[in-house]
Formats: sequence, structure tokens, C-alpha cells
Amino acid sequence: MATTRGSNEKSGSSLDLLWGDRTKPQRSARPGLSAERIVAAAIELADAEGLDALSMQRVANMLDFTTMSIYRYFPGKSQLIDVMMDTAAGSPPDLPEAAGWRERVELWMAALWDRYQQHPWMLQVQVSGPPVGPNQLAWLEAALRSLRDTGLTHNEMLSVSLFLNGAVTGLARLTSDVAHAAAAIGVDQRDMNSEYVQTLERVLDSERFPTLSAIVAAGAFQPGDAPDSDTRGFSFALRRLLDGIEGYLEERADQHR
Amino acid sequence: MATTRGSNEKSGSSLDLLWGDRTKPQRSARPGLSAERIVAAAIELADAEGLDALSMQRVANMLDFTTMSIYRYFPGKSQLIDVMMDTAAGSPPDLPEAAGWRERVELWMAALWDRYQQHPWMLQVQVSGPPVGPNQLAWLEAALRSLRDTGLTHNEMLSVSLFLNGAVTGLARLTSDVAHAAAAIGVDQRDMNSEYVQTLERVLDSERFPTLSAIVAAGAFQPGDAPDSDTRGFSFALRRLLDGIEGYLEERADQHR
DNA sequence: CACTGCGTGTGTATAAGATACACACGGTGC
DNA sequence: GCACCGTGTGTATCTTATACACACGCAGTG
Repeated sequence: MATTRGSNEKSGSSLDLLWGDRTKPQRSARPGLSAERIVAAAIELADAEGLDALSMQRVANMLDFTTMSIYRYFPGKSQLIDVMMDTAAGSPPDLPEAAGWRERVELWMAALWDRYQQHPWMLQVQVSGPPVGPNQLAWLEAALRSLRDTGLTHNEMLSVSLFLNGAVTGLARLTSDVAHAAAAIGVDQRDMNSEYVQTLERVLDSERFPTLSAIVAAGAFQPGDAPDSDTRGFSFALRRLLDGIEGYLEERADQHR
Repeated sequence: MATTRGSNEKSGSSLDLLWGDRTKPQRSARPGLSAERIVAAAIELADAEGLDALSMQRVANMLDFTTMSIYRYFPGKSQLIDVMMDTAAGSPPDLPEAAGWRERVELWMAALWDRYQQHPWMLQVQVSGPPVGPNQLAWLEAALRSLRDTGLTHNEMLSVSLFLNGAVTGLARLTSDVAHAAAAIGVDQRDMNSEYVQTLERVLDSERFPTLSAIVAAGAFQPGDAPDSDTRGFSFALRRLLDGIEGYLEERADQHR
């Protein structure tokens, strides 16, 4: 049945799983399995082989149990994934109170970016609802907290946080897609990139995309070396955003003086 | 088999489908079907019932053909989706050359946002590779072109464009998820939102999320009325970004003077 | 005008995967 | 010692994607 819908329909269950009282009834028999072990195995699998390789069977086999045993702990696959997402998100970084908000924001974004590199499958998950897991909320909380001493409105802080989150996630997804495409063709990052570039060029020399083809021709899509040079991609825009916020704050301070 | 991987493995085919010479061989028999009709039907289905409802069978039935007939036009489901994505993306808006870059950027973002509202399933698609379809590229081109007279570097323009794209997409996805969750519970937007808010509150009163709970308590998650009040969400941050770019440009102009 | 080849649509078969259901097993508490 | 309940299992079913081989009919060729 519908994966996303399914998850939504049972989202109550996900909530329970996410926040459930850890005090297992412990009533009787030997619980050889546990939700934690299942999630850990599932994440390991997804890390290693991607979301597509994630099946209830594979997970169960990793733990030497039968497929159905998993359903004792999760009502369905989408709930498993919900919990995987929250678990893989992990705790947000500790942002130094001492530092300025700007630095904190940058740290936050870099940390989120890194988390996506660690668990690329997170970018492929068909999200089933608004974030409600403890870790997901903690990340949002961290972003908001990093803006606390800016004097921004609550709504403004929220706007900025969501914007940042969207930008990091969107960028991470894009570069991850490029990387996957590369892997699929069986070449390494750099070569693939030129492969992609070639494709683009073949299609772009039409005068239909003047700006884009100029950029591609100038080699803008070529990543430097390291994967985090892709991070560069957003750093310019990010800096401008922060500049803009700074300017806004100063202006407002002036007005209130 | 793997959906995403599958698509990647056959991405060559997708490229052909996306850019293929429209001159069908036309060699012989009556082509009662066509890639165009299939895509149109598939989009209609996805618009109406979401991505989960999209199966080869449903699409074929809509056209009164058998499931397998579709495979004459698309090697697999993921290629179909690739083409659906590009088709649904449609042409980017015409951005008035007369207007300033700032206005153009805002128009671009609003247009993209609207497009996502028209085809919410686009936000659920597990992207299978970097954008290579004509329309996708046209959107990117449009974003870049809107920044043409800013004097930004190519790389900077690209950075900003991708950042914007990520932000709009991320935000759209988030609000779409909230909406879906609402629909799944069977309540309308506003009520659901308070439902979501209630859940949050139940979980947030722990002092674990001070900032977030303050914001939620202040009702920040409550959407005004119209759905595009959600768009508000990013407008503040967006304006700051544009401010930042403006400031950067002025500063640079000063330096060069 | 009959022939052959290819493009188009179909029917059938397979395989993967999620998940419902009923049962076996073994401690736990009385 | 016994009834119960939680835990894990085996089997069955349903949904989907997709491979394969075939039927059909028009196009251009003799």
C-alpha cells in the first residue's frame, strides 16, 4: 500500500515509537530483539547500500530473525523509517554560547551537511510528515537558539531557520544526486562530473540556455577536489543571507535609538 | 528492483526521452499510444491521487491499454517519472527584463512555489539524478538570467540560484508534509495545524526545547489563513538574502571605484 | 498484388516485497 | 502445576514492476 500515506495514517504509532516510554512492559519472555537493534541494523544497511536496499527481510536477516519478527516492534516499514530518520539525525551540535550568532549558524549548517554525508539515504526518504521526533526537534531548536540573541522576532527566527534547513537539505540532495549518478555510471566523482558536463554541453549549445552554458563552459560545475568544495556552493549565498540579517538588525537598532 | 538506482543505471534512456528527436520513426502501425499521452495521464493521476497511487497499471487503465503497452514508450517507471517531472515543471515564468533583479528573483521563487502547489507529488519524487530535462534546465537558466545584471561572478550566481532553489523546494516540501499529515487525519488545514501543535505541545513542555516551545506557544506555526501565508515563512529570510546581495554589490562597487 | 519485416499492443509468467494471520514456545506469576 | 501473555515463526496473500514471446497489421518491395 501507499508508503507515505501509510505512514501518515499510522503516524500516531510513529509518535509513540519516537517518544514512547522506554519502560518496556518486560512482562515475560526473552526479548532477543529490540526496536533499537532493528533501527541500528536498518541504518547500517541503508548507510552501506542505500535506501533501495532496505527491505524488512534484509534487516531481519542481518539480525538472524525472520522478516515478520520485525513487525512485533514496528507496525510497518514507514514507521521504521520514521524512527531511522530521527535516530540518524542524532543530536545537533553544541553551539558555543560564547560565539556570535553568525558563527553558530554556520556551524549548525555545516553539522547538518555533515550528517547528510554520513547518512545519504536520509536525502532519499520520502518524508511522511512534519518533523516530530526528538532529534529532529532538537535540530530545529538548536537553529532557533543560535539566533536567540539577534533580537529577531519569533516568526523571523523561524523563517530563517526553515530557510536554512531547506537550503542545506536541497543542496545536499542535489549534490548527492550528482554523486549517485556518477556512481551508477561507474566512474569516480571528477570524471563523472565531466561526463555530466559533456551531456550538458551537448544539450546546451543550443542558444536556448545562454547563461547556463556560459557557466558550464567556464567550468563552474566542476567541483574543486574535496566533496565539501560543494559546500562552497552555498557558502556565498549563505554569507549574503547572514549579511542581510546583520544589516537588518543594525537598521532596526538605529530606528529604536 | 531499485527505483532510484534503476533510473540512474538507465539514465541514458531518460536523456533520450527528454531530448529525443521528436521525429518518431513513424515506420508503420497505428500508434494509438504516445509518450505524451502517457505522461499526461500519469501527471493527471499523480495530481489527483499522489505519487503513491501512480502505478503502471493505473496509468495504462486510464488510457484503456494494457500495463505492458507503456513499456513500449518507457523502459521503466523511473524514466516515466523523470519525464513527468520535467513536463510538470513546465516553462519558467517570463521575467520582465525591465524590472530589477530583486523583483525578478522574487517572481521566480513565487512561480516555482506555485508550480509545486500545482503538482505536489513533485515534492515526493525520489530524485534520480541531477536535473537534465529541458524544462528543469530552463528554470535554472531563468534564475541565472535574473541575476545577470548584478555583476555577480558566474559561481556566485550559481550559488545563489541553487540556494534559492533549495530553499523553495525545502520549504514547499515541509508545508506539503504538514498538509498531507492534516489530510491523513481527516481534518482541514487549520484544525490539523492545531492538532499538530497540540502534539508538539504535549511533547515540548519538557524544558528540553525552550525556544521552540516558546515559539509554538506564541502560535507561530499557525498559518494565517491562505495557504500562501506559508510562503510568508520564507519571505523574511529571502528578503534578508537579497539585502545581503545588494549590500555585497554596493560594497564591491565601492571598492572598484 | 502477394510478401516480408518491423513496430505496436497483448497475455502470461516471474520475482520481490510488504504484510495479515494463526500458531508454537517458553517464561512468569498464581 | 497451570493458565497467560509476549515473542518469534511459517505460511499465505496481494500488489507491483517487469521480462518474454506472440499476434496483428500496415509499409514498402518484388
